[in-house]
Amino acid sequence: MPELPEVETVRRGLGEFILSKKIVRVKVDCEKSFVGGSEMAQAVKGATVTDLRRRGKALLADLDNGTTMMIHLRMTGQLIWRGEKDFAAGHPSKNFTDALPNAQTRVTFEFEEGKLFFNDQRKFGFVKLLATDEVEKDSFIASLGKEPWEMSAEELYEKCQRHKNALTKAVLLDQKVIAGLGNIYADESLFYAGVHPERRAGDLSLEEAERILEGARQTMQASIDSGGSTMATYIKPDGTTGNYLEKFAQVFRREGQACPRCGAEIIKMKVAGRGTHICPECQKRVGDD
DNA sequence: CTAGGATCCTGTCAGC
DNA sequence: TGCTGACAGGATCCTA
Repeated sequence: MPELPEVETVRRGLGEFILSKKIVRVKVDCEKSFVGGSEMAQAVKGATVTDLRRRGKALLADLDNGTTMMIHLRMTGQLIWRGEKDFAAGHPSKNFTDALPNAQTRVTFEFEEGKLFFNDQRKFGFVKLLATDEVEKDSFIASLGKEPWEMSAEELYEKCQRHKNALTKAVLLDQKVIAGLGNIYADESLFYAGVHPERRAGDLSLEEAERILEGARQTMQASIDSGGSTMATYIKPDGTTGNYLEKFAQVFRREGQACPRCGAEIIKMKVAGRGTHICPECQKRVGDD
């Protein structure tokens, strides 16, 4: 679920609540959700959060004891703050407004000012404690490609050439190629660029790679920019949660609706094992058509 | 090395 | 209503 913009929104939103704040207690309800289990988790007790960083879809919480918690939300992870003010971000679900902890709470970080709940329906997400000076050596972090804003079109083009027989969508989802894209932004980037997800990556032109990269930057930046206010209004008095996909998604989960560019009907298909949304008119398999 | 499929886990929804 | 299979905003592991 949470892709780069959502994790960035978590990073920005959580700061005001936990930066410079001390973790007074940790409770692990699901052993596999904290690498090393409950025993390992006790190492963060008494530590203060000094910084919140992000690499790709990984959130990094630096502590003043020389360690860093890497938090990966994977498909269904959420970080929910409950204190004087509330904050929730990650996979949208009713957990945002439920009483916590609940059956999907995997780890609870207790601060004097409130509680931070790591909820995760499918248990794919995790918290991993690393030495701060060895974060870059972590296998996941070390293998990550560049952030979209730091990558050049030439670099993306070269990576596509290296994976010349792979489907373009699969290449965009590969975190080693480019960091942060997931199923939503891969679809949105391809729509922006007018590229069919099943094109072989090696067949893309440099200009197409450039448009895809531009699409990734544009759609993600728009999401980050709207994320703050969206998140703040997520928990409404009436208990409803806003669907922030509606705000900016052009094709994702819009099958059956009209393409905002040409009016053709958006369709859903399966590519690289993932649900994929395209405009069949704007995104042709063959370059010229 | 690459490419593609299975797999981890829980919950929801469409279709009998 | 109850069952069944498909599927889900991710990444890794296994196989060819």
